[in-house]
Amino acid sequence: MQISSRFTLAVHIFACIDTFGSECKVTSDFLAGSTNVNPVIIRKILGQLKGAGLIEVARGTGGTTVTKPLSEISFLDIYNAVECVENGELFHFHENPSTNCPVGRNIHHILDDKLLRVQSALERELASITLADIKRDTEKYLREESR
Amino acid sequence: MQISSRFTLAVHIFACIDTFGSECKVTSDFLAGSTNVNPVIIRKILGQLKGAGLIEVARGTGGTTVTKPLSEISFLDIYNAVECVENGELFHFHENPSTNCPVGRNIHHILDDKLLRVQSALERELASITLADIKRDTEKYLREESR
DNA sequence: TGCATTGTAACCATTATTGTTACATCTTGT
DNA sequence: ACAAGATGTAACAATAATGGTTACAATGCA
Repeated sequence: MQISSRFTLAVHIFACIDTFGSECKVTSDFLAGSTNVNPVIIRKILGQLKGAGLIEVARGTGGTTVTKPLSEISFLDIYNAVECVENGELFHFHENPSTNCPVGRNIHHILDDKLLRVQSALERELASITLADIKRDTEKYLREESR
Repeated sequence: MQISSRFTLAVHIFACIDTFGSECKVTSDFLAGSTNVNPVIIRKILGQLKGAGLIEVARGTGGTTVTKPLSEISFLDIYNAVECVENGELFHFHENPSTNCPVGRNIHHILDDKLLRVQSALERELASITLADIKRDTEKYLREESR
């Protein structure tokens, strides 16, 4: 199954904070307008990003700020913040392979290291992309637009 | 969200066919016993693997056989056969980013190449593992067991 | 013809996602 | 003090995917 749109939403949110944060207050309503997603969904994601220490959200007054240099926030940080994959395991293993069958009682030994290799490849690539890349490309496309 | 257990089930199925196929007929009931999963679920997966040309299933008489050398069936082949990720896209993008917002109307340009990089990393690693690896390790663990 | 098996349809329960309304709580400005 | 604008969160609903189950027609062999 697909990775939740919470991930692309979170990156979109960071792009907005970086692009508009200096001009205006980036509230959940503002972000709901840009993403076309319900403000409560946005606030839940903001809560998860805040929980991971990536942003700060101003109660009462409103508005969102990033807590670290953009080059220090990777896609993996965001993925981990919003994804909630159970136990951090990408693959869902069938629960109770038979212990009476030689294959059934060894299938975890056989498979686990290979599943981990795949998951690590995914995470390694996620870790190699940062919000600095997003900032650079966002500015590039906005410049192209205004020509 | 996690990748469906159809994937680990499919690998388990191949391990059974390879291990027991020469001794006995590998039916959906047999596989249901080894995996501890309902035979109808097994038959659905067998249907997907058959549709991908990876196995043949004997109607009426029963039993399953692999159609290619194990080294020519990769995890990616199996993943593609059973996964049914919509449009083959790993990431679910939020559907209607606002075209009124500069970020909203460019977010796809900004993100799509990076999401593709991540998806490709996953698929590359899946492609690097084949059923020959599974056969080798299955035999290894069964040998260790019988000592 | 009888039997074991596959292929499939038709349900159901459970879970995750996304959307929505509602409201308590917080902060600042007046 | 209080009104206004935000956030945080609970509660509920709609939709979709997963995995399970029963049932049964169709198949191929003994």
